[in-house]
Amino acid sequence: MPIARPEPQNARVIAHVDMDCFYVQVEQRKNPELRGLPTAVVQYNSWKGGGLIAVGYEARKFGVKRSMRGDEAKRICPNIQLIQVPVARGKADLNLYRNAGSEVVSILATKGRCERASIDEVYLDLTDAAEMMLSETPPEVLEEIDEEVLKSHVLGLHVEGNEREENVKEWLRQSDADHQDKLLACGAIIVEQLRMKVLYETKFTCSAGIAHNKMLAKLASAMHKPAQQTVVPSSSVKDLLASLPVKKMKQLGGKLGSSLQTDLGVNTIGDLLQFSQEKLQEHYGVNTGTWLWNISRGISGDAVVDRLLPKSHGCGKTFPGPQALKTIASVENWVNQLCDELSDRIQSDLDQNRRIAHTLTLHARAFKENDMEPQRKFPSKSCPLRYGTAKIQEDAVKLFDSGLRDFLGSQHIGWGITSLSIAASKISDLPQGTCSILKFLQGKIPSSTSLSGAGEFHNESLPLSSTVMDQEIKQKALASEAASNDIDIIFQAKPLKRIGSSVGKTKDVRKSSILKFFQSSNSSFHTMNQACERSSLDQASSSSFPECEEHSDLEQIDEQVGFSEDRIDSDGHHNQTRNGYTWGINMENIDPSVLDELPMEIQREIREWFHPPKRANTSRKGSSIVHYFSPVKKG
DNA sequence: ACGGTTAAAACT
DNA sequence: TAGTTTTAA
Repeated sequence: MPIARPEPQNARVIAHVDMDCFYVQVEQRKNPELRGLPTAVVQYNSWKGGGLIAVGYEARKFGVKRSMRGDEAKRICPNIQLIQVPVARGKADLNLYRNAGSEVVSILATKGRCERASIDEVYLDLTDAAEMMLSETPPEVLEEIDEEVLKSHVLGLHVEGNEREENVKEWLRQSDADHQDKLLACGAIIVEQLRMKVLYETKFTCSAGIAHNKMLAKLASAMHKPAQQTVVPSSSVKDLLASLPVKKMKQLGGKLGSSLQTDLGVNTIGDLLQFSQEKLQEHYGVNTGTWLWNISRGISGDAVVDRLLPKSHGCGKTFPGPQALKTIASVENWVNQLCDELSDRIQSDLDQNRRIAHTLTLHARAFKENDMEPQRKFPSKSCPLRYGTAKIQEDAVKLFDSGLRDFLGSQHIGWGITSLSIAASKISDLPQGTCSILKFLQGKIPSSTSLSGAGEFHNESLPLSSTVMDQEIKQKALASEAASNDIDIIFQAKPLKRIGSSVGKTKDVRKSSILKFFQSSNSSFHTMNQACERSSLDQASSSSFPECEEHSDLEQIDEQVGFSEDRIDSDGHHNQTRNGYTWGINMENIDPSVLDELPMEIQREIREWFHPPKRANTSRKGSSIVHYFSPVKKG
């Protein structure tokens, strides 16, 4: 449900940029002969001509709609060019469009805070850029305003024909306007420049809305398409919302919107104005009620979040009707295909963006034969994500098996799978100074200037030879790297917060893991510019890990890693920090198979420290050998 | 048999 | 909280 956020005091300039029939444009750029022709992008051509997922504007004139079948579109518009989505691994492959979306984002992100809202939409916070323009070269002093900007639509400025552009020009340049409108005028100029830049550099057109918040900007971007932009001055908001059907508002397209109509008799957003905040809260709870009250007044304080990349990666496929999968072997086959794609995508994300995913989730839809009971849903299952295609496949298959057992219970009857999907989520940035253990052993340690400043922590100051890490491990690891690219133990950072609140047996495992790890790897800490997060250990020793108190090692560790400055953070926790950073190590996502690469006796020793994690098919998840570790900056 | 994704809130 | 379900676009 929507959450209400108060509008920030000062007027913001927010833009929503939406690519016009994006997939079609991508295909038309790839094959320019399609330009100007009625075109649609379709997937799975075999059944009734496939399903349309994007329709060009020429084809829309014929009444062709998204979600029509290819055959149907052909009937309405015989000349339509149906372009198939690329297929890889037996399924639709959207990478072409994802990459095209990234091209656009990288251009749009240059003028202010940018939030990638979907593959073809972004929000921009242009407040600073607009304020800057207003103070340096406000529209009113400009000799000429770009002709393209004059094509903007300004809500509430109702003059058509020849005079339209003159009026827009006048509106943009009006010197008697209030500060808010002037800012929007600057925003319109900036957005037009950005859209031109997108067009020149990518050949894609887009539409945009410019307003004081995300909600209004989003509404506006859809009002004049394609390749146009719409400005929403504050003075136009009331009229705009008064006649806006509730379903047009983001978040009200589904059940909540229906309920508004049937339960409250509200047909337009403006109709909401007659209800008190309390009344709306009675019906829909505090959050949603307040949110409704706010949006009916054009208030929406959501910030534009600075995020250019997606928060998860997923892929899936449906197996409708007769295609349903009925054997374990066929399911495994498809799970493997999906994992193959997912593995590629998270690997690129790691290589290109230095981001790492922590959770693997599998979803499926299933039916039982001769089962009249309310169709119980196939449960989604997740487990820690291990990198490497084979490992992902292994884990995903286990997740499926576990899900299937839950789904079937004790019944021994026929089943079928009608959809499968997997996702990699909980993605975090790999901090500066992080590197794979192989690179570490090879001496290819990433420079960590942003984290250094503490002389004794400099990589250069401790030559690799000074590490006490067993020479044999080093040799073997280097040798195994020649044989396999698959072992890539990445040291990763994560604050240890959760350890203190873990329940059950795992905490003992983790505690000993921490201590043993420190005892055995102190020197690599120094070399790798890493240390432990003291606050977590404090927490651990004081509450959840009483056993820790018996270990005097902690102080020794502190000395070795060089903790010095004390700090009380906002939660009142006592942290030890260094150069403004709090250091942490991650105890999650342990991959037992990394041990296989090490000499036997080392393996044995390590196995004593850690219980091998059971994954995917048990209720115990996410334990317990150190897979990743590195420093992390704490907010 | 409105598909393939992505995101985020609610629920537990 | 972590994991799962639901809702929406």
